[in-house]
Amino acid sequence: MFSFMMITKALSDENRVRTLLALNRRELCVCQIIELLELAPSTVSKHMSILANARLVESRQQGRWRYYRLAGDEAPPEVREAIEWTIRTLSKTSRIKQDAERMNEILKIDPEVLCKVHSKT
Amino acid sequence: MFSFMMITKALSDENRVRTLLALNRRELCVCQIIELLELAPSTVSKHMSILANARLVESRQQGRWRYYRLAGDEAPPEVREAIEWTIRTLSKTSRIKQDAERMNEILKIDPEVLCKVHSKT
DNA sequence: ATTATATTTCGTTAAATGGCGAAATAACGA
DNA sequence: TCGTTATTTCGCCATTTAACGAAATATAAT
Repeated sequence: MFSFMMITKALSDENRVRTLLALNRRELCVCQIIELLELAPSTVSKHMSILANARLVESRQQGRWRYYRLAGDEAPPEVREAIEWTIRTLSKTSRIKQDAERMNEILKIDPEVLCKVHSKT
Repeated sequence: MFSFMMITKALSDENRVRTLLALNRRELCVCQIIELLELAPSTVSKHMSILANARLVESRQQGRWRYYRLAGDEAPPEVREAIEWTIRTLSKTSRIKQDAERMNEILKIDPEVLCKVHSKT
């Protein structure tokens, strides 16, 4: 029950759900997620830790960057099922398609450049 | 996206999730749900309207009583999938089994009696 | 070593949420 | 009709949550 509630609470925020969809089929570094959501780095970091505590995402650190990805097949079934339900339900919606287009633009930018922008403002 | 968020917000409260599980395979009248959750009638009513707005439950009025049930097959697929995921994930958990036992006792009580208890206290 | 950079942690604030009781509403029974 | 009863609506309070900026931490580059 506890872990189920962690999942539903994690999914009850729109920005976190958008992030999950953005992670569909690819890893993203935190600064790319910041750019997508247009939120403060500290806010995005909090969101990512909520998703990670629910086990919906995993991460790896590479140098100064941390990359997040969706939980893999080794995750508990309720987690996998939640991810699949979320993607199945939302991937065709206009909001998520918009995000996907914007993410295509973001992916063209060198992450190095992207990060610097955030620290300046 | 909006209706998806309605569902995840509805599922992000433990009392609402317990209610969904209690509704598995049977209708319940509001006073029976009040008895299960041990919350004020007004609180339970609010919870039920959140579940109903998310389309996770439907209701019918019979005399002074309102009966709630899980959404049927005519509900949108994301709703059915959410319900199935929830039941599949939680029906074996100790909390929900406890609730099921308690519900067996509650079902033995005449709803007439049950309701009066709530108005008195 | 020192500086720059990426992310997280902490403290604060505003808004949302869950709880209650009182009052309103709706339906039954005398 | 009038009172009783089941549920909902409303207003209030306490708690939680999402947001931010500042400070802390960790890593890379000079």
